[in-house]
Parts: sequence; structure tokens; C-alpha cells
Amino acid sequence: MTTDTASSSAAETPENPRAGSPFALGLLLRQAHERFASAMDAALAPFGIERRHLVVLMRLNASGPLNQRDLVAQTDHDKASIVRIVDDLERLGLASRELVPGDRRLRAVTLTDHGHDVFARAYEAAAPVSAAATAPLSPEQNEQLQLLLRLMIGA
Amino acid sequence: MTTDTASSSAAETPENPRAGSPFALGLLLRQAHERFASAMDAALAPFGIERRHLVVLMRLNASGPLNQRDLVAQTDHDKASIVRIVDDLERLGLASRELVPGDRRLRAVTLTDHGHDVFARAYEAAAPVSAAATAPLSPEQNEQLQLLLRLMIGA
DNA sequence: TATTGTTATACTCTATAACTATA
DNA sequence: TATAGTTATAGAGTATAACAATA
Repeated sequence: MTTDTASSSAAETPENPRAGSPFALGLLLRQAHERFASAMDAALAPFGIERRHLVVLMRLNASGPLNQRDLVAQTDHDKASIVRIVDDLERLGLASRELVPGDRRLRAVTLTDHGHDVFARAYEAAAPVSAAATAPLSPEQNEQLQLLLRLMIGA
Repeated sequence: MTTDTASSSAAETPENPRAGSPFALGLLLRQAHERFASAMDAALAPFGIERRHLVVLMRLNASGPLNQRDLVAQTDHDKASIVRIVDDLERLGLASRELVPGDRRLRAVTLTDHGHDVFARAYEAAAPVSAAATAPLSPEQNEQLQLLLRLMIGA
């Protein structure tokens, strides 16, 4: 229930009684992420994948085959989680584990043709979702938001 | 390989090869929240509470006694989670469940003196943590970030 | 019959460590 | 001895529904 009163900057409503508190930014980040994430979940469901799969597909699409150690380094997942994610991708026919000449410990996780196709379509499906989640923002504000977040996390 | 060569101002690093993708904002929100949350966890640990307790303490401090249905409405938790959180607060001596004259189903969750004190000190401890998490931002940028997030979530 | 709060259950995530096969 | 990947297990968090007391 959003009783949106007149104030525009740093609103302090009964629902959000501590808009200026040290916790406010954390609460805002969590709500914004939750909104974005659930919209993305809904967009990805028709493809049978979840966000964690998409992140890996994105890395593979961008970089070509990567071993699981690389995927650990490029995501927020540990190696046990990556195993499960790659298991899922293999079961869905989106990626395969290929042998790496020269080091038989490594598995080159490689997108299949179907994997490339699904990623491309999921990518396209994600765009309007992202646009909807940021609909209240102008394109300039959207870019400014991303810039500030990157500044904050030092990226 | 990165086909997004025409990207404008968004940084495109090897670590973040799809800075302009529809998922980029979600990833940024998650990372920013994670950084903020873990710093806050560390700050709250000395008080024996966690973020979910602090949120409830904040509501009680701002509004006075609330029943558990109200706490459900004012947080992201369902009633079962609120039961456990209030259990914790009672066990820690920070709040108590008081009878409500006129409706014996309700429990007025009420801050104790100790609860008020712990909230005040946790609030003070949180301020520098929040400042550190947003250290790369100027005060104006910090305010701009919160404004954009509020715009995005419609608050 | 509906609502508040409690309890029980099950399911998802995650974190960890033990284990294998290779190096 | 160290590394890549796998498996097993336990813990936290959450969502759900059944339940008791009260309205």
C-alpha cells in the first residue's frame, strides 16, 4: 500500500518511516533487486532456465568454452554450485562438457547450438523485462543508476 | 567474444563483459546489496541481532507497539517468519508480547527499555557502515542513487 | 466462518568437506 | 603435494499448510 504523498525527494512516509536512516539504502537495494529478479524469473521460465543458468550462458556466449574453475571465478558461485548448474545445462541440452587436450582434469563447458539459440532468445525476452522494471526511469536516469551502482561496488 | 562493440558509456571490462545487457542492472543491484548487507551484518553482530531483527526494531521504534499482523504488512516477512523474529527479540529481552484489551487474539509486540537502547546503539553503529559502503559516492551521488531506486520501485 | 498467532513440514540454497582423478 | 571436478551432508531461509484460540 503506497500512500504516495506529495514529497518527491527522500520521502518519509508512514510505510517508510526511516527513509533517511543508514538502513534505507540497503532496503531500497533489496526491494529493487527483488522486483527485477522476480520479473526476470518470469521471463526465463518459458525457456526452462533460471537466472543462475542465464549468467553462465552469458559468460559462455561472451567468452566461448570455459572450464568450471573459470566459471567459478566469473560468477558468485562456488565450484559445487557450478557443478549443479552445468549439470542442469547439460540435461537441458544447452551445453556439454568437452575434454581439454593437455589436462584431463579440465572440462571445457561448451554451448551447444541449442544453447546459443536459447541464450539469444532469452536475451531478447529479457530486454523488455528490464525495460519494464526500469519504466519509471528515463533512459538517462537508467544509465545514471547503473553508473552509480558501478561506482559503489568499484567496478 | 563480445559482439557489443558499439556500447556507449557503459564500461565493458573482461570481468563484466555484458555491461549493457538487460541483466546488467540486476547483477549490479545484487552485488551492491550483497556488499551493503554483509557490512551491516558485521556491524550488527556485536549486538547479537541480524538485519531482519533490526527491521522489526526499527518499525517498533518508529510506530510504537505493533501486532504481528502489522509487522507482516510492514516487512517482507510472512507471519511464520515474524513469529520466529519476535521469538528471538523476546529471548534477547528486546521486546515482549503484551495483551491487547478488546481482542485476545492480538499480541502487541512492544520494545523493552533494553530494546530501545539496543536499537539506538545499533542505529549509531550502522551509520558509519552505510557511509563506508557508499564511500566511492559523493553525498550528492548517494542521495541521487536513493532517489533513483525509490523512483524505480515506485516509493 | 474468518482472523491471529503458532507449529510442523518440506523445499530451496548455500557452505563445507570428503573424495576421485589427474597433474 | 596441489588442482579440477564430483559427491554427500548439514545448515539457514522460506513457503506452505494444518492447527488452536478467539472473534
